[in-house]
Amino acid sequence: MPEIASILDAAKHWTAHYRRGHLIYGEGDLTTGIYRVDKGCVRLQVDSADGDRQIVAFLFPGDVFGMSVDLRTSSAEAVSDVDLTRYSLPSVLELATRSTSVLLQVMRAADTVYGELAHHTEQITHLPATERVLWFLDRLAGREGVQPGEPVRLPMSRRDVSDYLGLTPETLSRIMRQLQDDGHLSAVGRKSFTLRRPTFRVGPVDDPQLDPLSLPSEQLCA
Amino acid sequence: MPEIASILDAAKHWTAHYRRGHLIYGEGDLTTGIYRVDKGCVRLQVDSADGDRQIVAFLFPGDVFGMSVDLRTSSAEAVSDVDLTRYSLPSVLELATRSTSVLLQVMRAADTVYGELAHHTEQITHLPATERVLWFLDRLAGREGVQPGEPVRLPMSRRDVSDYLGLTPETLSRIMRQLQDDGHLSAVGRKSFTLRRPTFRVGPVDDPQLDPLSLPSEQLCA
DNA sequence: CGGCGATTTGAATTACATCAATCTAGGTGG
DNA sequence: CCACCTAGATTGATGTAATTCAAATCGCCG
Repeated sequence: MPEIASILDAAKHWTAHYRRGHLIYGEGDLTTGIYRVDKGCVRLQVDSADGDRQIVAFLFPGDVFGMSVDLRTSSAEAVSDVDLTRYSLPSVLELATRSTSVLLQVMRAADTVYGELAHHTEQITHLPATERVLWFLDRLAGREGVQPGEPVRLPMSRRDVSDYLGLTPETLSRIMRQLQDDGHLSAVGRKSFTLRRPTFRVGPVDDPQLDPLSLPSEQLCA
Repeated sequence: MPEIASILDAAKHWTAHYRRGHLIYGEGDLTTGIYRVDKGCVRLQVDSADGDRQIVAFLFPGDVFGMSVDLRTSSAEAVSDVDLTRYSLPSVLELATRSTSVLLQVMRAADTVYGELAHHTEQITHLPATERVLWFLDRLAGREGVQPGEPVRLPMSRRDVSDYLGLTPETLSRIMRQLQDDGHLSAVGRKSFTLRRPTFRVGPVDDPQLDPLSLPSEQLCA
């Protein structure tokens, strides 16, 4: 989302660098700024007491994240070495009260990540492992704007991917082997792959309308 | 979140009523307003092509939802007959550019739902079925401010609960029976239950000794 | 070149889903 | 008011996808 970035640049900001694996902020930390990825990859995650980890989002160049107000509701870590732009929260807020477009962009960004997480959750609870992996790779390829046949780079570890998809690394490994054997996928080293099939599949869309019986009633108040 | 509601009341608003099971808005609809629940229960969900449904949130009186900007990223439906207050989006936006507290509240609300979904996702991908159910019931009881021993009402159907927890209705049914047999839970009719053990524990996590099945005292975290 | 974490492979296990058959509640009409 | 009627809920039997445990292998970085 380059637009939001350029608009946000009117707020106080500076660059920040994090090395692979390092914490950008932790859940519960006080929020003092929001970020944009300039280079590299960032993961948003929730860690449970018993060591399990759920990655809720991967962020790439152009993505804005960290739009909390007081306390962070998830952690952010650097998947690779990353370059970030860090915007002062007070400055952004102040800007938003003067510019409707800034306000809109911030709200839009917040809603976008929510919608993406909602769909992510839907996918990993209802899709079998193979389709989850395909869905992930497909989306990654689509996001990078890769042409079919072109190799896509996976900046994150297998463990990251499995923690994103709700699978064990073992299962993920088996699935990827299977996908290669079936010709859906061909690996280029360990960190790149080529999707045989077209990016973004167009499944048959059903109509899950339930019961359109009566209409809601509304009345003006106050 | 009653505070946000009272502040939002400065924006143009109406009351709206929906009957059990009816659509409040659908994914992809144009956003024209945001809502607060006054009475009843609302579910936010995403439906997949093959008829599967993932409920991403249940909303109760006081909760504000629908903070999208252009297109809705999920659907909202009435779990029970509901009374809502509907705030005009343009009016809220206009208000936010004049009042920092409104802006803060809207952003805070958006971040809260995000954080909750992130944790919800974490729970349903890492917790076994029994603990998922316990987690849900416990949170529901906590939210309703029910004292231990007091019965809690489940406003939603079993199917709703199973679609929220990523289980089949059959599994949910078996789990709930098991919980009753084990004395963790006692049902009062089909729509109410009493939690034997303490509702809600936000206490600091002790040590890595976690085997919830061995002892009567469960560790349930939010 | 050696060491060690990350990944892959293999075998056994299991938790949950699926399929199919009741059962129950609560809404409807007689 | 009560007896149906039906969708939702429960129960049972069986299947299986994914996990778990364990071991071998890869590949990166010193």
